[in-house]
Parts: sequence; C-alpha cells; structure tokens
Amino acid sequence: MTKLKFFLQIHKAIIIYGISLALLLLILKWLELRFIIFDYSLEIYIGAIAFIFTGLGIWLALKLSKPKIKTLVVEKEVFVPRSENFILNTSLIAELELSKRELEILNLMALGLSNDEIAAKIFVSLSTVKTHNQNLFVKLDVKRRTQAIEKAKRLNLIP
Amino acid sequence: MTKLKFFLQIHKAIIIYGISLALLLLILKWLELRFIIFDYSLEIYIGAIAFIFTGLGIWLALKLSKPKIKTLVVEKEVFVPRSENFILNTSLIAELELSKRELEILNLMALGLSNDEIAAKIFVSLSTVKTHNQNLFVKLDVKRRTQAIEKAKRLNLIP
DNA sequence: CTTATTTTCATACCAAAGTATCATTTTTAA
DNA sequence: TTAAAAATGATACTTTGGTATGAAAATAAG
Repeated sequence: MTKLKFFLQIHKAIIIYGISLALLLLILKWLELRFIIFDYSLEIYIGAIAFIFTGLGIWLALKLSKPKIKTLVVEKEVFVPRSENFILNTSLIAELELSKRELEILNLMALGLSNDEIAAKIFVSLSTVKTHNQNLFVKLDVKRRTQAIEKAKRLNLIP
Repeated sequence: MTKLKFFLQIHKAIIIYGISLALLLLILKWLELRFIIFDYSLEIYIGAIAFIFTGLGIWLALKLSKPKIKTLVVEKEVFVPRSENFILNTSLIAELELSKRELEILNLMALGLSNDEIAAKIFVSLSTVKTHNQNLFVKLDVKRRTQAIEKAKRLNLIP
C-alpha cells in the first residue's frame, strides 16, 4: 500500500506524461476518423504535435530535473583567539618563579573574574587569592591586576 | 559585432532548436516524397515525432532553465593572528555605539592604567573617566574593567 | 538655529582590589 | 627527615573601582 503510494508520488510526472500521450493519440485517432484532419496540411499537423510535445518535454524536464546545487563557499573570517598559536613562555615563568597557583589565578584574572569568583572557582578563601595576587604583582613588577594581565599577555605567560 | 556574438551565445539553444525543427520537417517532407512514409501507420509516425520533440523539449528546458541555486554556506575558518595584524571591528563599534572617548579609555584600560592615570592622560577629571566606564560597561554588557578588556580583545575592539 | 548626542563634571555611597603582617599547613627536594 | 618552597588563611586597613543620580558645556546633525 505504502509502496504503491510512494511509487505514484515519485513517478507522478511520468504517469501524467503517459496519460497525456495516450489521450493525445486518442484525440488524433478520433480526428482521423472524423476526416477533419485532412482539412489541414500534414506540415501543420506535425508542427502542432511537435509544439505540444516540446512543451510536454520542457514541463517534464523542469519537473524531474534535480536542482543544480551550486555550492557557494563563503569565507567567514573567524578570529581565532591566540590560544591556537600561543606558545607558553616556560623559561620566563621559571625565571620569574611563578608558581602553578599563581599562573592559574593569573589566567582567571585575564578572563575577567573577580577575586571572589576566583576563590570560589579554585576552592580557596578570598584571603588566599589576595595573597597570591600580592606575590604575583611583586614577581611581575606591576601594581594592578590590569597591568598584570597586559604584561602577562605581552610576555606570553597567558594566552 | 560583439552584440551579434552576444545574441548568438544567449540564444544558442533556441537557434539549434529552430534548425533541428527545420531539418526534421525537411526530412519528413523528403520521406513523404519518397512514399516511404506510407509504409508505416500514422500512429507510429506521430509517436516518433512526439518522442523526438519530447526529447528536444527536455534538452531545451535543461539548457535554458536557470540552475536552481541552492546556496550552501561553508564557513571556512581563516586564521588571523590577532596580535600581529589587528583589524579593528568598526562595524561592531558602530553597532555597540561606542564613542571615540569610550574607545580611547578602553584602550588605556587594557594597557593597565588606573582611572586616575587615565584621567591625567586625557586631561579630564576622575569623575569623567568613571562615567565613561559606566557607559562602556553597559554597552559591552560587562561588570568589571577586566571583563571589558577581555571581551574587547576577543571582539577585536582593541589590539 | 535648534535639537540631539557626546563629553564633561560633581557628590555620595558601596563593593572590590590591593597592602601589610603574621601564621599554619602541605609539598617538594636535598 | 628536615629545610625550603608553595599554598593556604586571617585581620585590619587603604586605595581603587564601580553605581546612582543629576546636570552643564561642547559638538555634531538636521
């Protein structure tokens, strides 16, 4: 049942075309029998058929042709953050004696987190974060977190 | 000269169709003259013509129909190292309605300057800087200067 | 020339950041 | 295992940052 339905749906155009063709031939036969056909010259008769079937062909082609997919590649500039070509300056980290925790906090700082948020994120107290900050600022020789971020980014200590 | 060439190129399919039609009629006429045609029944004759012109119609339709363009957008990531060749996102600046002064302050912020230092640098009062900051934070939808810096860098509003 | 926008500034207040100092607990490495 | 380094935490205090509100010049746009 469903298979037949599917077949009908797919080949609808072909079926209509077949029926049209049959109908046309029937009409022609009828006309022939009625001798009306002989009132016109063969050329006009052929021309009419040619015209009709050309139309049918065009219609068929338009119905059955699969859409020509034209792939339009749009190059969208995705500004890839530095993380891809970021090379951590490990030697400088060692030189400045930055600890793991300090570096971790530095990264979170650069993401715009407040001291409170950092404390919550790494499960330590606000005091601890502040202490790390102090040490960090001394080691980086800066006075503010914004300076620390700027310097750290510039020196490839953070992405 | 060029106009004729252009016309030919555009209507190539139509011209070929016309010529084909003329040729076919000529062949038919010739066949008719040779009395070969009467060897076959009219139905087969008509059927052949119908078949041929259907084919022509299909061919014509495929040639002339504009391709049903299905635009497939492929996002191609273009790597842009931000630090080296920074391209200011002017459209976004316009979209966010960031003023010159706000952008200027944003840049100084990112360099790690305090509000006092910014005020001194651009010869305005601390209050003014704070007001600019407020508007800036609202426009960027952030709560802190560090967040503003992070977002602005990410969106290429500042280097 | 008038209207809208930008820039400017002030005050008061609260929240967050930073400083200083001290102290305890882990980790790490000699 | 023991000293050094790193991580944690507290308290008290100062400075800076951020919010809210209001308003006056300066500049741009129509």
